[in-house]
Amino acid sequence: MKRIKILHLSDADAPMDKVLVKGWVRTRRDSKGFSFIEVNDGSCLKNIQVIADENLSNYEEINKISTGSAVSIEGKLVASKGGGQKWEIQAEGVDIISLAPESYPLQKKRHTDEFLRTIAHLRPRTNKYGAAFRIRSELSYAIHRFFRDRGFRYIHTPIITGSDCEGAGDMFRVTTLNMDHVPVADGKADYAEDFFGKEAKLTVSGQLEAEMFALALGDVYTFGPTFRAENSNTRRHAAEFWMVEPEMAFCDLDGNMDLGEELIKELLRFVMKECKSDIELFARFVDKQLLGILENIVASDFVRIPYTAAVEILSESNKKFEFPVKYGSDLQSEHEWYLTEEHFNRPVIVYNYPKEIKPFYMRVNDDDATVGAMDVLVPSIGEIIGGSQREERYDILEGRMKETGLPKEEYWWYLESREFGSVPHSGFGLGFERLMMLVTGINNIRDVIPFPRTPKNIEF
RNA sequence: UCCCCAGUAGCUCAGUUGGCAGAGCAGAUGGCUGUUAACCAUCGGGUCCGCGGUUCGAGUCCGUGCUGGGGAGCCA
Repeated sequence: MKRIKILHLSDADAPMDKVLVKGWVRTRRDSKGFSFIEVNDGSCLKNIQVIADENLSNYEEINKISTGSAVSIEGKLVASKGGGQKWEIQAEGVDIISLAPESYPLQKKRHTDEFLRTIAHLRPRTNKYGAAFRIRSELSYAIHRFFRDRGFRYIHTPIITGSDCEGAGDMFRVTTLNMDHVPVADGKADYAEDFFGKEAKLTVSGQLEAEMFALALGDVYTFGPTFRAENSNTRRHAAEFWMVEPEMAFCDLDGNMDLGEELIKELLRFVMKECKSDIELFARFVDKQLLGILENIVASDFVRIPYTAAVEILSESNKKFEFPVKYGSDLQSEHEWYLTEEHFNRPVIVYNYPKEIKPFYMRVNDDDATVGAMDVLVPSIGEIIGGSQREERYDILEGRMKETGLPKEEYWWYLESREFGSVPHSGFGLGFERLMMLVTGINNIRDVIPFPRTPKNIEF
C-alpha cells in the first residue's frame, strides 16, 4: 500500500476507508481506553491526529511512543469527534519504525532561535523551520518560473574561479596543496604546483560569466551559491549564500530597475498565494505585521531617486545621524534605513552613484561623475538588490580597470566581449536569503538557510 | 575587526544589599480524562560558561578568556 501525505488528508473532502501514513510523532496524549497520537510528515504544517485504541495488539508498545519517534499508521480517515480538526485517523495498525529516547531535544513548547541553531540538524522538524524551508523551496521554483515566463535562460556559472578579484569582498581559496608543506618559489607559495596551475578561489558572483551569455542568448540568469570570506558578524550576512543574478542584453538601467521591481513583487505574490498556511504561521508568531508589509510592497510603486536626491533628502531631514551625510561617500546603513523605513516607508531604488565608490564594470554616465548603479532597499532588510548597467564601451572599460588597478591580462576575455559586437546590457544580484527574510519576517539570515556558514561556524 | 548586552537544571527563565540554588516546561512513577501547549499528585535532576582575583563568605563584585545575541564596517 502506498503512503499518503498528510497534506492530502487535511484537505480531503470525504472519509477514506484505508490510508497509510508515515511520519514523526509530535506529541501523544492518553485517554481512557485509547491514545491520541499527533503525527507530522513534513508535507505541510498540519499534524494528523491518530486514535490508537487499546484493542490494538501492540497497545503496550504504543503507550511508550515518545515525541520524535517515527511511526507508520494504517487506518480509516474519519470525521473527528473532537473539536480542533476536521479529520482524524482511526488506527487499525500502528507500527513503530523507531523510538526517540527521552533525550530528544525538541519539546512541544517554544524554543529560542539561538538554541535551535545549535541543533540545526533537527530544527526542520519544528513547525517554524519546516514552514520556512517549504517556503524556501517554493520561492526557488517561483524564481525559475518568473524567468522562464519571460524567456530568460538559466546559466550555470562556475563556482571555482581563477579571476583574482571579481570586485566584491575577500575570497575563499581553493587548493590541493599540502598546507603543512606548501611548495615555495621565490619565497612565496608556488601555485604552479597547485591543481589549476594558478591561484583559484570560490566565486563571489557569477556576473562576469553571465554577461558573456547575455551577449549570446539575450536574457539569462544564474541562481546558485556564492561565497564571501568577509569577517561579517551581522544578522544579514553569511559566508555562503544564494544569489539570483539576471543579465539582459539591450537593456538600460531603467529596464533593469523595472525587472527588479517586478521580480520582487511577483515572488511575494506567488508565496502569499501558494504558501498561504506556512506564511500565516509567520504572520501569527514571528511578525504580526507581516501580511501588511508584504501587501504594501506588492501594491506600491518603488520610489526611484538618484543618489544626489537621496543625499539631499538626508541632509534636509533634520535627523541626527551618527555619520554625516556627504556627497561622494557611500550611504551608511542608517541612511538607507531612514529612506526606506521612515521617509518613504516602502521600497526605494537609489541609482546613479558617484563612480569613485562603485566597481569598474558599471557604466559611466554622460556627466562622467556617476555610474549607472542601482540599489533596491526594502524596510527591515535593507539592501536586497544591487545592480547596474554594465560598461559596454571598450576604451572606457579599459580606462576604469586601469583606474581601479585591475590587471588587464586577467580579464582579457571580459574585455574581448566589448570588442566583438558589444551592446548595452544590464543586470543585478538579488540576495535570496534576504528575500527569504523579507517573506517570512525571520530577522536572522542564519535561520533561513539550512546549515548556515558564518565566521567561526561550520558545524553540520 | 570595533562598540554594547548576555551566559544559572535537558529547555525557558527568576535569584533582592555579597550570606543554605529556585520556578514553569520536559523526564520518570501513579491517577483522571474525546484529548489537542491536556490536567492532578509524587520523584529525580546543577562544573551558576572557563581561569584568576577581592572577601570570613562570590551565582552576585573586579580582571581575563570563550560562546551567543544586537549594532557598525564589508555587501546580497
